[in-house]
Amino acid sequence: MHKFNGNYMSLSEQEQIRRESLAELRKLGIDPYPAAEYKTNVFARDIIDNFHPENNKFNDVCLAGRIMSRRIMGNASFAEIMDSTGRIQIYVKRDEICKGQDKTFYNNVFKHLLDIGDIIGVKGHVFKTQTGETTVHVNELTLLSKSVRPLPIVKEKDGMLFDAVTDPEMRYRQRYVDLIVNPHVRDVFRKRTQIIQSMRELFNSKGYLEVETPILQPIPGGAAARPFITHHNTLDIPLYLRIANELYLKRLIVGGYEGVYEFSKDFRNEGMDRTHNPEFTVMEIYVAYKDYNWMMNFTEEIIKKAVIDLHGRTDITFDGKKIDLNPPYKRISMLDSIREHTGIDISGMDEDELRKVCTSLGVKHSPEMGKGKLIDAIFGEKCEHHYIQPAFIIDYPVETSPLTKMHRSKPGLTERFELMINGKEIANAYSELNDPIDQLERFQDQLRLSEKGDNEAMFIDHDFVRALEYGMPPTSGMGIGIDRLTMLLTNQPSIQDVLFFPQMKPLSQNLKTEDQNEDYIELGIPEGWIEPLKKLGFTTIAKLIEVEKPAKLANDLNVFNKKNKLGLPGLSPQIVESWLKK
RNA sequence: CGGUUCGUAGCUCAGCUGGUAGAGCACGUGACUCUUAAUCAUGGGGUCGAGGGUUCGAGUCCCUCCGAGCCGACCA
Repeated sequence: MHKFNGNYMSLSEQEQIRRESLAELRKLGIDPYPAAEYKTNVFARDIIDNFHPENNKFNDVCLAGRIMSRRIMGNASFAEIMDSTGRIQIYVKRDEICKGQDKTFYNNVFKHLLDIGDIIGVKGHVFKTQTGETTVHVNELTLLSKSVRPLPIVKEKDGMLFDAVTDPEMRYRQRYVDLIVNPHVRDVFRKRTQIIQSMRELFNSKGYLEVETPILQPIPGGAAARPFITHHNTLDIPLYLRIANELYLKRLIVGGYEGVYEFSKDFRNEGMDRTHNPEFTVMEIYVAYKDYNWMMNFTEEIIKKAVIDLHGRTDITFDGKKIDLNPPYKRISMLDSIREHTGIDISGMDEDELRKVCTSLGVKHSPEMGKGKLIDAIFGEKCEHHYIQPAFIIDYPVETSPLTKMHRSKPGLTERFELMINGKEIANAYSELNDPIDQLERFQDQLRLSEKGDNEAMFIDHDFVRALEYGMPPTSGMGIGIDRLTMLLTNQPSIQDVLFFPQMKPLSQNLKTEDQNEDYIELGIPEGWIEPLKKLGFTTIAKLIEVEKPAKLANDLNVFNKKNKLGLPGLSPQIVESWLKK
């Protein structure tokens, strides 16, 4: 009955059994992968939430989902199926799904040929069991998709998980498995989408326009970062994957829109850790006739709406820390912040003086760092991590803010803020620089930084300057890191937990040294014996020809043949010896 | 890129100072008509991440490589 062929050899026992079940089902005239639509009329969640035995509204339900557990007891069984909304128990009784004399469908199909992981549809009525569990009493069961690979088994009792899949390798590389067996993971991603929807709703209610701008850019602008580079064949030019969409969105403000926004994937060619992925999502929004003070209020509104839409409240817990996102948020200038946390007033200092401050504070610095980067380093090292509760850090040095309008009253500073929550930057915004002459000079300053060795300095975008020359209204723009906001609002410590498919190093294929089947055939070895040989450890010809006792090998192979019911003709020691001699 | 811990059955994990690999769940077979981490009986399943070295003998010790986590460096 057990049939094995070459392809089966590399499969585990359980996979082989499932493939046999698949064939058996077909033999019984059951299509394991039917094409027809399966019309359901309810979800598991609806039933669980709304079933009351006294007024049963669920006398004729039809739902579909994946079998997650089974408890078979003779002629009746319980199982759990899981649909997109959750799990529900089903009760399958032999004489209920096999109305006539033929009990094959229960005794063979349900009990033996179906497995955990299979996707089925059931029809029936809902009742409560003696132990009080809401259950679907099944009178018709349809196989919708056969699973031939065993799922990790996660059991649960009183909210405690047993054998939960926590291995990051499995969870991130095979996210589909993670989503099946870890329902809270599915929930995190649902929340991620809710956050985006919440923001989109707010922007649309204000009449702002959702737009799309190029991902492939000839000049990667709008941020200080190292880009990915690619090549366009027909144009024969390099193109960069965008590091930001800022300059394109501002062109659209020049073009006359009142407000534009985009949820955009950006790409930065940098390292990866628990808060960085090479591709990530940023929401950027630009609104005409506003300044950064207005944008601070608007940012508070965005965050507040998002957290209330998600949790119904503004206080959250992240990594064990209580954070309250109810506005207004603290506002403090960068220089005041540095004074507060270091006791040093750096206002008006030149590059040399700043360098000395860095040294005295133990903040690392290097010669190519300009004034702005030095101040940034002090803030990053000494201040940033203190802002657990939301706080706007405002008025950044001009050197690190080449796209930002000069401060209306504070010389050397710009009208820029970053929103810090849990010691991390969540949002970044400016009163946008709209003076084309100033903008060109700032770009040229960046070029000088670049020549000094700063490989993150911005490129000059002459077309963007030209756009500003036509005139851009006073505008405020803001960007929010969607991944980090999602981490914060869903209490996930790693960016990998809020990205469906975080970047992972590819696994190198075929690290195992294994010779080709043709090499074995050349030695006169029949094809059927190749897999058995490899299974026994002779994965290369070199290993094979070292064998000193051909008789023992012949015996081992014959035992393997019998054990696995391969049905190959027996081998004599002489035949095996003849392979080794070639 | 540096430090550190880890990689054993489909899954979760044991495996002490080197001596032919174990458990639970899952899987196979049998029993059982309201179970729920179902239960009872019984059986199968592993080139111990890959390659090399030391040894009579390596899952275990040493080296190299491949992946992953954490901590640092760089960055949003």
